[in-house]
Amino acid sequence: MASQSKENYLKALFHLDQKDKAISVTELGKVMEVKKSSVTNMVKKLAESGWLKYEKYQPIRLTKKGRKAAALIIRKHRLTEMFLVTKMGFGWEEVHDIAEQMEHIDSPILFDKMDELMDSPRFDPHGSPIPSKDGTLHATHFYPLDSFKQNDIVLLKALRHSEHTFLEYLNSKELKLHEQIAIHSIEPFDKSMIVSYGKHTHVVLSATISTNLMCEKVGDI
Amino acid sequence: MASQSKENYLKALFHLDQKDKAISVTELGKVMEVKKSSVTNMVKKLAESGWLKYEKYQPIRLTKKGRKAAALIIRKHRLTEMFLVTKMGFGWEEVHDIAEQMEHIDSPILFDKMDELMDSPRFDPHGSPIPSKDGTLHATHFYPLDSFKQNDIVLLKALRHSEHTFLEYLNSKELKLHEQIAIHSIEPFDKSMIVSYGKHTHVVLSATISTNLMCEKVGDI
DNA sequence: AAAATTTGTTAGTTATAGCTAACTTATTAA
DNA sequence: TTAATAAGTTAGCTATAACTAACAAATTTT
Ligand SMILES: [Mn+2]
Ligand SMILES: [Mn+2]
Ligand SMILES: [Mn+2]
Ligand SMILES: [Mn+2]
Repeated sequence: MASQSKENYLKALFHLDQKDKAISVTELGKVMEVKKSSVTNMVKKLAESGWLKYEKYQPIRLTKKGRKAAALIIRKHRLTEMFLVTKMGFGWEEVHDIAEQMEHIDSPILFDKMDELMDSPRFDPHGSPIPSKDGTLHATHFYPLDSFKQNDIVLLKALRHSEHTFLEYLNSKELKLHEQIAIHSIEPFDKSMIVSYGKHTHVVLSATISTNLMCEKVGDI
Repeated sequence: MASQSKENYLKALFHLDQKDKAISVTELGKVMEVKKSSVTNMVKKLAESGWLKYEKYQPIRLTKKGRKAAALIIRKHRLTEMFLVTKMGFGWEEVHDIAEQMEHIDSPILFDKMDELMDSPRFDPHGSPIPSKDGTLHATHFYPLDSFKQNDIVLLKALRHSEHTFLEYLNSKELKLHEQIAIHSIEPFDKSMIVSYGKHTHVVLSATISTNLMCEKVGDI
């Protein structure tokens, strides 16, 4: 495959691509934390190798080949995260930084073995879907908690992002994936919610939190 | 730590250092599979960072700091190999190439966790000692099978090298680590041996093989 | 429509890590 | 002890991947 840096660009491009709006040099530069000139340079090289299409001043478009390559890197990342949590006993807040490095390891047998030992998991520890071996990423249909109504009962299925501090916060609240959450009320002023889940009753969740909790409705109170 | 390339140089230097003769630019170049000029260049940089001492035309000498850093990389390599074999079900012939990449992963918690899950193993799957967390490498006292005599009974404790083809050969002979080997006779002409071990009786081992099987005497026939 | 701002490109620089070719120093053989 | 060979260094080149500074194109505001 490509270099570590190119692989990280492909991954970033894949994520921007999912947001189905045109991918700009500026945006890619922000995600990659490099200057725009560096992006222009790299994008030219990636285009030469057929990972994407690029014309001066035009949006960047991933090719089929580029999308598949990116999905397979993300597969390695997410399989690793799941392996670290389910087979090695790491917390979900510890695994991203390790996976960020492991995703560049070139060893089909390593990731095939992880997949086998876990019986082909479909989601990573943060609820993100794991692309299949052919590079297909199944779409999920989860919605942010703040899009549901009073008296809805939902399951927490995924997190919109998985920053360390956010995961630590959820740990402190003992809020885990697949937990059932009942929405008692929504404060109209600041959109904060009063919810119950597990052993916790009538907990307040700010809108900042609830907007990052991706859920699925399963019933009413 | 240093770059991946620098880490590989340190590892190579550590191995050459074990052979307690002066380390030359030429030799290091051979091990690293780079030209001598590339070595001179890199050695200058490593010296600047204090990993080794270097003066023009003089042998290269690792510093204490360099030796410790190298040992800790080797620790990561060998812990990984052992983890892959004992916890993931890989064969001892499959793990070196993966460990060669994993040894560069910067994550103390990952390797601490492996260590913990395996109860601090002292040897890797090929019988090489695993340096301790403080960078100490315990010396082993194993000798090649061809240095023992007729009627000696020995244990196979380590391999001198672990090339894929050699390991496959041992697999085909069902010869495993910690196996008890009885030496029935030694052919004076080519130093080949007739030995028994496990379910196998009176197997012929060429000198090429026996010189790479590191053993420890445990008795007589 | 002109001005201001944002977006994107180009040119030139740096660091890393390799290479070849030419040269120098050290060692070994004649 | 000279000549040949081996070992090691230097200078200059390449590729990757970042950077800054200057500029050009596109878009937005006035
Ligand atoms: Mn992650
Ligand atoms: Mn990465
Ligand atoms: Mn190894
Ligand atoms: Mn390595």
